Amino acid sequence: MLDIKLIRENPEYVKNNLMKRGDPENSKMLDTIVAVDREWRHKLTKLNDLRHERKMLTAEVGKLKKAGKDASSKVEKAKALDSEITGIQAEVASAEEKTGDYLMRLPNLLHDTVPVGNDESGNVQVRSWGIIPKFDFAIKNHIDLGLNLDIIDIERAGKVTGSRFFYLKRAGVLLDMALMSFALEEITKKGYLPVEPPYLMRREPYEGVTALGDFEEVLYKIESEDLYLIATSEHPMAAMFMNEVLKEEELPLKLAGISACFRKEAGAHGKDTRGMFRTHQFNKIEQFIFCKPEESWQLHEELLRNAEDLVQKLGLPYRVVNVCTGDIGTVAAKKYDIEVWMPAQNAYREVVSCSNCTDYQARRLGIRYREKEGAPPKGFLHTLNSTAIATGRTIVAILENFQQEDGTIVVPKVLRKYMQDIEKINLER
RNA sequence: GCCGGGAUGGCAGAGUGGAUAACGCGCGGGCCUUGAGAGCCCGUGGACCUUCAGGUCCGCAUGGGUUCGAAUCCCAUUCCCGGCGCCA
Repeated sequence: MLDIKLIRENPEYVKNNLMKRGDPENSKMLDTIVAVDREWRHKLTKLNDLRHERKMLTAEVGKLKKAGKDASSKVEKAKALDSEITGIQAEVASAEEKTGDYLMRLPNLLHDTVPVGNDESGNVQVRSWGIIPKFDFAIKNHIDLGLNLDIIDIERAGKVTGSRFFYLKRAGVLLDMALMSFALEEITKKGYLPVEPPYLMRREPYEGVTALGDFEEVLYKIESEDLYLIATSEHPMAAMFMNEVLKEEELPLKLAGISACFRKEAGAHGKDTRGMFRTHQFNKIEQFIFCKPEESWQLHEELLRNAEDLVQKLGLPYRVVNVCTGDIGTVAAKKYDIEVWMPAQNAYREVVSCSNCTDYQARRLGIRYREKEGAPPKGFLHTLNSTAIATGRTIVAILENFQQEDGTIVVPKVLRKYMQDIEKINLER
């Protein structure tokens, strides 16, 4: 959510920034907000005047009654004033609701370094790492590899849950858990606090962390309960401190979330329909930071470096892209993606997403900070999040990049200690 | 799930229908001091109008209701504590 005061004082600045996202709706909403806000302030002043009048009247009634005198004419006046107040109060409330509603729909302001572009093709490569593997045999995709090794069962998942789910088996399970353990250990070594959050959230906190469109597009709703399955542990971690004031000395607060993630992916029909690349459920270790505004851009780079470090240790070739204005999410001010080379697709594909959400989530959630105990709140925090490792896509990358001619998979050295020292995944293991 | 008790500012905690939410701690500023502390004084939730001073409203878990007037009375909801029940 943007600061209404900023919009009031500098609407052109806000508008120019929003225009970079390429959606004309934003500009229309902004105009509406400015107009309704002006009306709201006008009516609020009127309302306050009327309330003041009633207050005076009420005080007189009190005095008269105490003195045992007749107050009926004043009481009548107060009653009449009351109905006038009720009327204007409703107008104020509806104006308030309208601005609040539009304010919740406006996306975050973009950082100056975000490249302008319409879609994915406008993303700008920042750097690349590793060597794209050359195979002197006919390579298989992760689905064939996984089926042949009996570590993935997609067909039976289809029977039980429908498309875009999978059963992991045998070494597939070990690999999944090894990735989680590896990422958690590496990230906690860097001072991130492990957190296992609830997998369900109520709507109100959920509205604080995500775009409203996500409720229809990506979130699974529990029937007849005010609960949604989390799409990432970012969400319950961000909402954890809703309506709280953190102390400056505990910042930056760095968390490592561990959870399964659930996504409907409505609107993704036809994209990556087979296999484990785009699924309704996967496991993820997520980095999350609450910090002071002045340190968030530096920490954004730290999150990216942490994520790159993990991918490098796994030995997967990748590139980093600066996601452009047309492709960046609603809540992010700037976002890097790490895209790992997927041999069977002959393309780099996203496995990590690293965002600085500035004060956008914190303002929606009411998360502020104070300099010390007893001091008044200083302002809203900044929040940042980044994948450490999402197992589904990383498993795809490992299977395809480290496949051998005989269909076996060489396990990355750093994972072996977490999976019974298996060096190679074959039909025996 | 049932019965009972509770929710007030950063914290502790009064107020049980009639203007300003008491006192304290903490925090900020000032006086004093070589400096710090102590002591003393002022301030310390949010919004709006005006901006020089200032003015007004809202705020006692959340949402309704009763009343000329609600932190205070009534109803619903949420969460916390205790007891009972159920249970991986």
